Amino acid sequence: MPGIAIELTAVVVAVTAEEPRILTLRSGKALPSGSFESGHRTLQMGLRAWVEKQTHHPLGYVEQLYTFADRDRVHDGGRIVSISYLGLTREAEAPAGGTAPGWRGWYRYFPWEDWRDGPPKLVARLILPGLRDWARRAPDAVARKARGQRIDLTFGAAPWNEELVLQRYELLFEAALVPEARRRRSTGGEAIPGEAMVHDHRRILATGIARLRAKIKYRPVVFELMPPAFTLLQLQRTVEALAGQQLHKQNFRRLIDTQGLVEETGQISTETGGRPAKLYRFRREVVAERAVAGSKLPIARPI
Amino acid sequence: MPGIAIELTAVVVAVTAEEPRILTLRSGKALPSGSFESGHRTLQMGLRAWVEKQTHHPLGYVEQLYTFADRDRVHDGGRIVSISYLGLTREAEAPAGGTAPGWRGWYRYFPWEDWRDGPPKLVARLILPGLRDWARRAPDAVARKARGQRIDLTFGAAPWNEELVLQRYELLFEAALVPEARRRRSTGGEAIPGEAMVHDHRRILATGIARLRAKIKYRPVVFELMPPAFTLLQLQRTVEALAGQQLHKQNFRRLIDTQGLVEETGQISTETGGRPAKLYRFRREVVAERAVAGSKLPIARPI
DNA sequence: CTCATAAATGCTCATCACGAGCATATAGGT
DNA sequence: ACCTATATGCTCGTGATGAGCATTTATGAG
Repeated sequence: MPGIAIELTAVVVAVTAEEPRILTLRSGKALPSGSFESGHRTLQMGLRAWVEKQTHHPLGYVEQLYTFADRDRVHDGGRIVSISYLGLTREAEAPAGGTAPGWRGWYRYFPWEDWRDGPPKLVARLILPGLRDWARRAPDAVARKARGQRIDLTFGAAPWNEELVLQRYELLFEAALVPEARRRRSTGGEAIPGEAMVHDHRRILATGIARLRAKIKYRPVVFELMPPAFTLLQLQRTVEALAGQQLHKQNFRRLIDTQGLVEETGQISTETGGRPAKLYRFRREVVAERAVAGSKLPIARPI
Repeated sequence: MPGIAIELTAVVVAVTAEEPRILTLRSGKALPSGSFESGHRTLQMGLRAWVEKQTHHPLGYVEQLYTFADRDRVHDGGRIVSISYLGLTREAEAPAGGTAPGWRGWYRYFPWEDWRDGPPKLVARLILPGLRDWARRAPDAVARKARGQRIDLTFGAAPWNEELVLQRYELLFEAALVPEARRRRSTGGEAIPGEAMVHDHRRILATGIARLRAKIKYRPVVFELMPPAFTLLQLQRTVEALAGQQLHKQNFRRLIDTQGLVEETGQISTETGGRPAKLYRFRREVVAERAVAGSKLPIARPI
């Protein structure tokens, strides 16, 4: 019988110069990956081994993303099951005697996801026309309406929701507006900007971005991407880079403050341009101290 | 080379008579599961096939939970990778000519998770003493403090957080207070009440409960467990059964109302005992209409 | 030295969601 | 008629959040 191969794939993120970047191989066309082998004690350790071997880059925080069996990929007649992970680190200097890891800005693959300078022109100029055209080509009225609703929710009428990265990519895929999808169907208009990747790696990347954008809201994971000491503006710029949106400065500081996530180092940074900023460090203790966010159910008082 | 086997495991939930129940096999000792085979188009379809074959019960809503490689289970010298899913349905009548599916209340496996009638005595009487004893046996002061902190967070000082199902189970496992853990380590006091399962199935169940408890707060998934028409109290009792907590009635109604999740059917139910209650139905449209919850980041106004 | 500019920081205000609890309405049963 | 059990309506206080004004303190140009 043909066996099944397990492939481990990593989305490794760092934020440098206010740009979120991911670790890639093959000139940015692939994510680091490798197969799960008997020598690996756990899935996560297998992943760490592969990433460190391929990129010579240590991996910090890691969490599992999703598992799926890619219908189109086979391996000696068997199936490939893909287990994907999200990793957070900081960019290291190029290591001696190794292939320099290929860090690429993630908006290179998803240019429509960066709304820091307002709505990308790409959306109104190419994406929405392409999608509306696709909706018009629906087989019947019901499907037409459903397509229109999905477009409104992800790209159109509704206020921009930065978490819907995967839904947007899947929509563009279905509408055959990305090159990966055009291999099978010859329908659709011309492909829109945004670099493709091998296999389903761009889809995995979309999953990772979506997860990270959701997670920074309820768990203090941003700090995995920060240096030991930082100013509040640096922290804000990092979150903005990830979320792809501008944040309200004063409210951002208030939020950080009331959460008690950071403490002053006592030092200041004069390199900020204007008035010098206080430097802060992350209070690692809070991770252990606190659980998850509060409940959104109307819980009755314990009698 | 020894191959790798993929096992698909399902936590299938229904709520009957104000009790959350799960579909089990082998007298409640195992969750439905089977291996992923080449005949299965996707992982999810493989899972559906197995569950329906083993339990003669159709599966509705399904979502992936987690994937892991159980260190201790081998298969012809190879590894087993386990992919787990959460499924939601309603209990059907026993199908003709099949083995009756074994529905079991989930609090049978996690008696300490049901706080609907206040704190279970089990917690104060057995669990906390057992855990504190385990904390006392820590090798050094640092570990002792860490253990104490975990106990406080999950079972002790902090207000009860119903989402920490997995963390609590893992703590009890580490402290060898559950029978599954006692096979390896002979340390620990006596096991606490709560039925065990084969392999790591109780752990998978804990993951499923935790996921469902978290999800009902931000996605309208409860309705997958409801009949077509229901009263608001029935809905509340179902959520309470899942969350393991009592809810404030008036506020619960307000929440449901402001969310616009349901609409009146125009009929009333006089079977409630007191004043007859209006019957409602779920507005399926909202699933398509709305995306996820609002952001918790201080987003600046789009200029 | 003075002033424009760029940040950093401090505060205020309106709105809204949520926890709590009082009050009223309407069935069936005694 | 009265009691009990629900259903349903409404109010109040508090805290989180969105928005924006005002002040403080550096640097660099003139």
